[in-house]
Amino acid sequence: MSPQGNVLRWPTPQDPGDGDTQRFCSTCAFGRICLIDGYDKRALEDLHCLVEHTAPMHAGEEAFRYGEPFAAIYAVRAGMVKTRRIDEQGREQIFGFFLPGELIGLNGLYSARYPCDAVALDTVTLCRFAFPALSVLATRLPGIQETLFRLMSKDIVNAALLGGDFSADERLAAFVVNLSDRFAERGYSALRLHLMMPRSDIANYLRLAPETVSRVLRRFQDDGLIVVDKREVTLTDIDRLKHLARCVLQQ
Amino acid sequence: MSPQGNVLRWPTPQDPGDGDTQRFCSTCAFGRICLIDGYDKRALEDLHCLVEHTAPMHAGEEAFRYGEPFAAIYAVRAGMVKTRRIDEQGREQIFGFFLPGELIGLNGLYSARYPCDAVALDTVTLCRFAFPALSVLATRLPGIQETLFRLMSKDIVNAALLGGDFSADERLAAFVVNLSDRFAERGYSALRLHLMMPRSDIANYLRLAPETVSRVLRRFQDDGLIVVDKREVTLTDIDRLKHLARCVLQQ
DNA sequence: GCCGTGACTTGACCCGGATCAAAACCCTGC
DNA sequence: GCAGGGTTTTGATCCGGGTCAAGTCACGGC
Repeated sequence: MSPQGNVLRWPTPQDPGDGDTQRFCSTCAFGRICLIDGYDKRALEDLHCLVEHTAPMHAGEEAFRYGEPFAAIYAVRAGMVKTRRIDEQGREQIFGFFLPGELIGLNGLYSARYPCDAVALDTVTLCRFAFPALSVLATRLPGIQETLFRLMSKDIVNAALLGGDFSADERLAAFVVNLSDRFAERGYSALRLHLMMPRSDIANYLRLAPETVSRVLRRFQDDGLIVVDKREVTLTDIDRLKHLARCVLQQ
Repeated sequence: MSPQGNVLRWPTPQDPGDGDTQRFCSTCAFGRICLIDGYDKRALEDLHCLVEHTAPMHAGEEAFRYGEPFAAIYAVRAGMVKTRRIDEQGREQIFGFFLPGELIGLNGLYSARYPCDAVALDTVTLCRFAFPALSVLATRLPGIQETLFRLMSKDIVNAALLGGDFSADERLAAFVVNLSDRFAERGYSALRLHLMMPRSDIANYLRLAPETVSRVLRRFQDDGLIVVDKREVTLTDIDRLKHLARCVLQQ
């Protein structure tokens, strides 16, 4: 929503301020919660006790797997994560890519099992929130409950968006614009994106063939919308891109 | 999940029992909540005060509209409701169809505005749960909180399903099987479905052309999977249908 | 340097489902 | 009954994007 990041330069460690935690948490989906003050001190302590920083995971490692009992939700702390499901025929279906500060695992609540794998795309660290405990806490801190409600609601809306029948151009434009917005919110450049994932993952996520992604990116470049260099994408005409994406992002 | 309805014959008013409300609520997504006993009496009363039965709506009328401030969620009490969004180019996009006992409006939480219209497909009555009040109550009754969490989580998973790239056959089989299951859970026949909505709505929901829906239904009939009579569909080979739908429903 | 491997691109061709057009059907009102 | 509107079906044609196959490129190992 807010295009230009208000908290710049994270995660580059400069601007010492209140220390790393403080700076990270202010860009996290849960930030409002973890940093909140003016609340019941006791409950707040409980929340900070409840958060567990996981050891770094390497590319390809999984935070949780399809079918595992749902026990916690995670906030990405560093790196990028994809969620996916591999059906019994071995076909992969990618549900989403997650940047630092975004939450994964909420969809496991329903069936009490994770309905997807969460796979690190590079070196990733996570914050783990054990769930029964978090939900108990949510009854004491209405702010947590509301945050959880809002985040889940957001996921419903987002999931519905990719379901629409859009052209390859619209999908790819929306993908790029959406990533740009999310990078910007986190203080990265809104115009130079580094795509951590292979083309095949982008294609799978957008329900296209990898060849189509390749071709559309090339055409976008020929039309002056972007410049592609390997996995580095520079947006050179973000207005036209947004116009292309408007149906998908419907905002 | 439970295929054969345990609470049969509703909404046909027979089997007097504890009265209409009791019988309806036992099939509602919120039923566990509204009927729960052994809980804090005071809070339970609050919930029942909070529920408001709306006047019947006729086909085409809207419970809420895109962009309206989010104020309540609704459980369908009778009839069928569709949710949809009409984009600025006037194209309709249908998000879902909702049977008695199912909840609509949860996706409005995120942006504090409804992101879709909720339209009655026939004569519809609803239970209205004012939201700020419900959320306050959820902090007092953990069961309500959990129910809300689970329902939202379910919506996330469901929304993701239709996003996959499936063939027209898979989509339609999944649509029919899913409807059959949901009808059965509510005590209707699992094998004779009445489709309340026009073909064009089914097509739109499944991201197909109406002509394709028509053709696939006809082919299903020729193959002995179903018998179609106007909007009445009889499933004659539910096993084969479920096999066709297995990728989409992934269960 | 050279090879091997995997990611990406490019071209040729094909197919599922969209689109267009027309007919059949089915209500509802008169 | 008939006329007129909407819904559904059916057929003919078209096209976006998938599939197949062959390159090209980048990078790591030796």
